This record gives sequence, structure tokens and C-alpha cells, in this order.
Amino acid sequence: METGNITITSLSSLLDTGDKKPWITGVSPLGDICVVCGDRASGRHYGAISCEGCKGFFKRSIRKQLGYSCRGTKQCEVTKHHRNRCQYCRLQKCLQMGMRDTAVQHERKPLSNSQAQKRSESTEAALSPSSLYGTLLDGNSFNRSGYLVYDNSYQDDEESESANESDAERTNIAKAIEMISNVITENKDEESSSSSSVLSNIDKDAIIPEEWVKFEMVGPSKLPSNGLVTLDYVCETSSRLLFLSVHWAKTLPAFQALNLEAQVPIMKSVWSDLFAVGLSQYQNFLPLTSVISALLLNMQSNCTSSKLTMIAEHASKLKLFIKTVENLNLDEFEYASLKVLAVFSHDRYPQYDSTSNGIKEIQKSALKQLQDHVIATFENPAERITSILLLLPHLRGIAPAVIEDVFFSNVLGIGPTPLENLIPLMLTMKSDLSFPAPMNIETALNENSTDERSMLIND
Amino acid sequence: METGNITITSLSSLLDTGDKKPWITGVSPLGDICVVCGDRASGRHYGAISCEGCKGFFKRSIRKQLGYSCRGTKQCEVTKHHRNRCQYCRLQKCLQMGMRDTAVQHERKPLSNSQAQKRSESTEAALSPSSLYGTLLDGNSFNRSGYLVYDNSYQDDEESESANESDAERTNIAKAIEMISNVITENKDEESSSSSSVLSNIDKDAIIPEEWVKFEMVGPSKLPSNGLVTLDYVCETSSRLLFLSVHWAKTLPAFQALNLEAQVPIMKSVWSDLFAVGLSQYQNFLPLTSVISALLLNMQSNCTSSKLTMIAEHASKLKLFIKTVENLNLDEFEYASLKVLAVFSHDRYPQYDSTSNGIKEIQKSALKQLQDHVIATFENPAERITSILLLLPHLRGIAPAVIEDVFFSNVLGIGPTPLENLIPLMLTMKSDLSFPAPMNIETALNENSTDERSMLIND
DNA sequence: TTTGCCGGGTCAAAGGTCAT
DNA sequence: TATGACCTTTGACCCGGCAA
Repeated sequence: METGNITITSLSSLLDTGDKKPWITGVSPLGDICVVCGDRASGRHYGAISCEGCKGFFKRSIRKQLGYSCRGTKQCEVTKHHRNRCQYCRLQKCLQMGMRDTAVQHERKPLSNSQAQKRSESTEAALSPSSLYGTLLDGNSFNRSGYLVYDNSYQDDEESESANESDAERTNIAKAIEMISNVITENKDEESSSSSSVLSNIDKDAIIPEEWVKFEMVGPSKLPSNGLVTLDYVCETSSRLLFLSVHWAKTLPAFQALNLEAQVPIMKSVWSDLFAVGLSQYQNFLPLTSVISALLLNMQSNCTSSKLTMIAEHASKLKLFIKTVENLNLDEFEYASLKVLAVFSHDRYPQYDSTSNGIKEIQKSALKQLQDHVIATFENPAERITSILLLLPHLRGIAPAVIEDVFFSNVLGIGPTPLENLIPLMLTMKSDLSFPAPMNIETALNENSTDERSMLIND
Repeated sequence: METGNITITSLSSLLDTGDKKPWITGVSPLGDICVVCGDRASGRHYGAISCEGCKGFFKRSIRKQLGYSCRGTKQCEVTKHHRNRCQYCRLQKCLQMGMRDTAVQHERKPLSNSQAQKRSESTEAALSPSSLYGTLLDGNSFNRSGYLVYDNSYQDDEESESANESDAERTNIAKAIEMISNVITENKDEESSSSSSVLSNIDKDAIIPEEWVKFEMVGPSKLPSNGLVTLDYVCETSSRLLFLSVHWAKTLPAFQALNLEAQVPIMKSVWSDLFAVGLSQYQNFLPLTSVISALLLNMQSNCTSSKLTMIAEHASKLKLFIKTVENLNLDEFEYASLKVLAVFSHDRYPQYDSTSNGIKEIQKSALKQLQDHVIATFENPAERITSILLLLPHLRGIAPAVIEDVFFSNVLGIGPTPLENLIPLMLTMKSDLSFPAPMNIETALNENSTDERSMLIND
């Protein structure tokens, strides 16, 4: 919120449960966690949130300059139960997690000694918080961890708690059963007609028009040279990137050719893909390392381990994806093609059987365009094409919910109001707004007509 | 460090004062005499005021779970002079006087630096019988296989199950945080070495060997002509298909080249992909329509709508996938290639960074093989390659949990014990068992040996 | 002035070693 | 081999300066 204008990031503050006063909570329920071994932490020691054990261990280790040695492969696990097994790896972990040997003072044996040399040492104690990990669990201890279901099992239905939920349940069951039985019913073989209808309006040879190749984003502000950004910066930039990406995709002629009924679920499915591709395209605006740093700095202490694990996995996946894309060094046309291929993935929308074939055709045409481009541009076109196509599975492994958490500060635990519900809004929004446009969600919602808003409810 | 458990302390002090009449000695009332043997005590150890001898004896006894036995009537006197006569009675007395086995910690130095003690490590103490399911369902409290030898001497983490699960939670959180922070840490750039090591053992030009192109399954029985099958038939055939698929993949030379630590998570990730491909390959044995029909006929009435919706969506996805594959009319080599491409998807295992590059290389080689094959065989090779590659995203949209529900409905369905947990078993299983092997899961689990059990713990 | 963070220190009770 | 006298390390708890 550096600049006064209200942006989409204020959405989170709107939906937020309220202001948090972390200092009020006398004792955090789960307690802080030692970043070295996972035991209960007693505060920050030598620069890292740590337990009494690791604190003492680090002090002793630094004091007596003895060198430890590891009998294994220097990869011993340092957990509460095993931390005493390998001193070498424990000390290593201490240092890795941000403990500074300079923070350990000299032994002060004589308690009554009049020598007050502490002045000099206290100056170095007031170092700037350069250590990321050190200030890890600092700051706000948030209250509610919205129970987001990262489970790959079934998403729990968070129905609107109406009186007759069993009624809706029955209806849903009936729908599902009908849908299942449709699978064993013969096709109506309306493929030809529908596909032609979808494709008739667009130029099959220009799925990716010239004007759409360019994809330029303007960052909200200069990225600090040290790479340290605030969560606000992350949210702000992510929001711009998301809106730009969705807007880019929705104005594609091929996408416009679809009716709104198909557009909404498609965009709901692929916004995170578009975002991920855009993210790798604009790493200079929003480096993943900066995002993760900001995340770690603002991590709440009562995060669930499963949630954290999901975030960790996705951080790795995103890193890998970005690295892979960087190594390919895609040009703008290839970026655009990748996005189009992602959007028109017919395998994602099997229920829209009528348009499914049209979507497949569009993807095929886009692929052909990409092929032509690559053949004309690169040495080894076949390998390049396959490399690009192999990026698509990457994207499938990235869960939108985690993207929300990491990039849109859903760490605050907004709960079951996913970004997905904003998709219909984005699709129906007037497209004449300029990027980077300050957007007030509330205003936009009110401007929205009722029948369009009903789209928000649908899944 | 269990501090000040008042009850035990007061109890032992009561006993102590009663027996020893400490006020006569004039020294500290309860600080001097070992409550086990009456020797001079050196403090409180494991919960009881005791001497150095009893302290060490108790520690050793608990560490190596050796069973003592008494030659007499289990009433041997335990005094300073007789304490070494009967280990059984001494240990009993220790426990009786309040020593707690839980106070004995893990061994700290796994390997002594002196080489003279090789004898001791060769001892293979039998594991105490404990719940197999407990360890199976247990998370990843510890795993590095290098320590397994030493864990034999002491049953590890017995308290982690029951005592405090928040402990495991903390450990998991610490692990996740470390994993996240690793993302913003620079790579150690060990890629080149590891990737070469993985690839050195295999023939890069024959990722898909001749013998693996064939993939033949024997159905359990004739498929009824009307297409109506029972759930049992579905489960039976699915099991055969799954085992065949996993076995096929695990015996690939390229897969064998990976160490078991990488094999397990990989197979846990891709078994459903292999299954789906196999399913489309063997539609004659197990037509999707028959499966769905059986499902509908045996639908449980207590199914939730969300679950049904998931099933419905997946039925559509599977149908679409199968249809797409059928339209392509893949030959056997292409089927094999598709499976290999799925197995060696490096984007799925970002955390295994060391082997990730090797996996990528394998996938690349397989792709090249496929390309050569397609070029030599088909009219329009480029289009065919891309079509095959576009099958991979299909697979990502199919959730293993739903596959389990639909195809393995109730055979294994013990709630939170997913099929995934059987993967380590399948990988370590002797491969000489014949397909189609009737499987009794429980029997298989019990037959499993202890060292294989350790794999089950890993995630 | 009070409070809480983070340096310091202590010592009971874990650990380990190695003649016997 | 197992024992136990003797030594080291660990970590829960406490103290004190200081900055808010």
C-alpha cells in the first residue's frame, strides 16, 4: 500500500477477518519453531528463531573453536530427536539457517569485573536484518489459518449453509450420476457441426495474431536492488500480471469465439497456468526468490505443516519450471503459443463435449503456427517443439490454490473465497481499462450487472 | 528433558528415607545412596537416585533390547556386591525403583572413530515386534538409511506416535521451511556429476529396449459379451493391469539405474498414469463403459455428492483420454514410449534435484527414440509426435485417488491407506511371482521382511 | 517505569570412554 | 563381553542490560 490508490490487493484486506494484534497473544498456541531442529523455540538467538538447545550448542561451538566432523555425507538430518547425532551437521544447519558467529560474545567469567567493554560489542549486535531466515517467523502471528484443502483427494464442499443442504446434496448427486451415465451413452456425434461453428468465426491460420505476440507489463515500482520486496509488492505485481494475462487471453479472437458459458470454466482452469507462464516471462519484475523471501519473512507461526509442505513443493516446482523456461530462452511468439496451448487444452473440459472438439482444433492450429515459427527460426525445430510441449505437464502440477497463497497473500487465510471466483468478473469487465489500472474490486462488483454476477456463484 | 515430575520424585524419596535412614549419615538426606543396589549414588539417573554402575547398566540394557533371564526365582538380591549376579533382577529392580526407559536417549555417536569396534556394529539385534501398520502409517520422522544399523539397538521414536504428535508436526514444519528456503539458496551445481552417474549405467540409445515393447496382459476370464461385468471383475483385472504396469516400468533398465530412494516416490507419482495408459491399451479387457456400468450398478448409497462429482469428471476425462488414444491408434512402441515419458517426467520431482537432471536426460533420450521410430513409420511424424506429447497433460488431470475409487473400489479401500503405500512393496517384491498373481494384501505385507519395511516409512 | 527480547551463565542429567 | 569410574555435552531455567 505504498501508493495510495486502491488496488486489487486491497481485496484481501476487505475480506480479512480483522486487524491482528500479535502482541496480545501471550503465548502462541503452537509455539514458535526452531528453524534448526524443529523443537519449540524460545526466541531468536544469534539471528535465528531457535530452541534453547540449539542456542546453547551454537554458543559452545563458537566459543571453543573446535572443528567438528561428519561421519556421513554431511547430510544428516537435524531434527529434535536426531540433533545430537552429528555435531557437524547441526552446526552447519545453524549457520545455514542464519545464526551468526559474530553474535556470540566472549566469555564473561568475572561477573564483578569492572571492565565494561560491552560498549564495543553492542554496536555490532545492532546489525541490520540482513539475514532472511533469521527474521523468519518474526512479526505478525496470524490468527486464522484458513483451512485450504490441498489434498489431492476430494475437495470438501463448502456449500452455502442453507437449511436444506441435504436437498442440494441430492440434486448434486443426481447431476453427478447423470454425468457419469453420460459416459457410457453413445455420443451424439455432433462434433462436426459444433466444431465448424466454433471455428467458422476465426482465422484458423492466425490463432495467435500479430498484435497478441507482444505482452508487456509495467511493474508497480522499481524492484529493490537487494531483491527484498514486501508482500504488498508481491501482491500488487502478481495482481497486475494476473489481470494482464487474463485480459490477454480473453481478447484472443479464438477465445472470443467461444460463448461465455465455455469461457468461464476455461479461464477458471487456466488462469494459474497463464500466471505461471507470465511469471517466468517477467522474472525481472517478480523474481521467484524475492517472492519466497517475502513469504518467509511474513510467515505466520501457526501454519499447518501440510500447508507449508505444499508451499515448499510448489516453490520447488515453480523454480524448476522457471529454470526450464529460462534455459529454453523462449521468444515472445513462443510465450504466446505456450499460453494458447494451455488455454485450449481440450482434455481439461471433457464435459463440454460440444465445444471440446472446437477447442482441440484451435490447439492444433496454434501448434501448427508454433511449428511454422520454430522451423523458420531455430536450428533444431523438432527438439524445440517437444521441449515447449513438455512444459505443459509442468503447469498441471501447479495448484492454483497454492499460487493464491503464495502470490496473492492468501497466507492470511481468507478461506474458501478463491481467486477463481473473480474470473467471471474479469471476463465480463470492460476491457478498456488500461494497465496498470488501479482496480477497486468493490466498485467493479457493484458496477457489474446482476446476471453477470450470478456467474460468480456457479462453479 | 522431563523436568521435575513430582510424583516420582516424592515417591522415591519416601522409599529412600524409609529404607536407608539417611538422617543417620549426616550427609544430604536422599542424595547419597543408590536405591537399586545401595552403592554410593552419583545423582538421579533416569528417574532414580542411583550409582554410576546402575546408571550405565540401565542405559545399556535399554539401548540394546536384549532380554535377560533369571536362573532363580526372580528374587535375587540386588546389592552392591551381588548386583552383577543376575541381570534380570537388576533390571527389574531398576524399573521398580522408578527408572524410566523413556529417559534413555538415542545413541549420539553412530560410529566411533576408533576402528577397533567394528565387532559391535556387526551385531544384528532382532527388532522387537511392533505394529507393522503403525510404522507403515507413520510419517517420515526419520529415514536416512545410513542410520538403520544403529536404530536396531534402540526402538526409535516410540513416543512420537502416542506422546505428542505436535512434535512430529513441528518437525514437518521445520522440514518444509528448510525446503522453502532451499529454493532461494543457490544450487550446489552438482548436476553434472549426478546426472552422468545416473546415465552412466544405462544405454542412452535404448531407453526402451526391444523386450519392453511388448506388453501383454492376460485377463482373468472372458469378458461377457454383453459388456456387463461385476465389480470383482473390475478389481481383479485392474489389479493385474496395475501390477503388470508397475512391474514393466520397474524393470526398465533406466528405472533400475535409479536408487530405491528415488524409485519409490517416482512410482508413487506415476502408477496411475501407467494404469491409465494401460487401460487404454487394453480396452478389450476392461472397457471403460463396463467399468462405469459396474460402478453405477453397485453405487453405494452413502456417497457424497462431491465424491460423485469427482468420479463423474474423471469418468469423462478417462473417456476422453481413451478416445484420444484410440483415435491415434498407437502401436506398441508408442505405448511404451508414452509410459516411459510419463515415468521420467522430471518436473514432478523437483525436490530430488540431484537425480532430476538424470531423469530429464532419460526422458529426452526416450523422446529421441520415439521420434526416430515415428519418423521411420508414419507419414506425418511431426504431428504424430506432438499428438503423443499432448497426451501427457491428459494424464496429469487424472487423480490417483479417483482411480482407486473407481477401479480398486473396496478391495483395498481402508480409508487412509491408499494404494500408494503398496508401491514400495511392489518395487521391492521378488519379481519372479507370476502374473496374474492373486494378491492378498495383508499376506503380502506380513511376508515382507524388515529391511523392506524401512522403505515403507520413507515418503 | 515496566516489559520482553536476547545476550549472558549454571548445573542436573543426559551422553561417552576405556581400563578392568 | 559387560562393567563402572570418570569425563564431556546438553539444555531447561535463570539473570541482567537495554530498548521500546
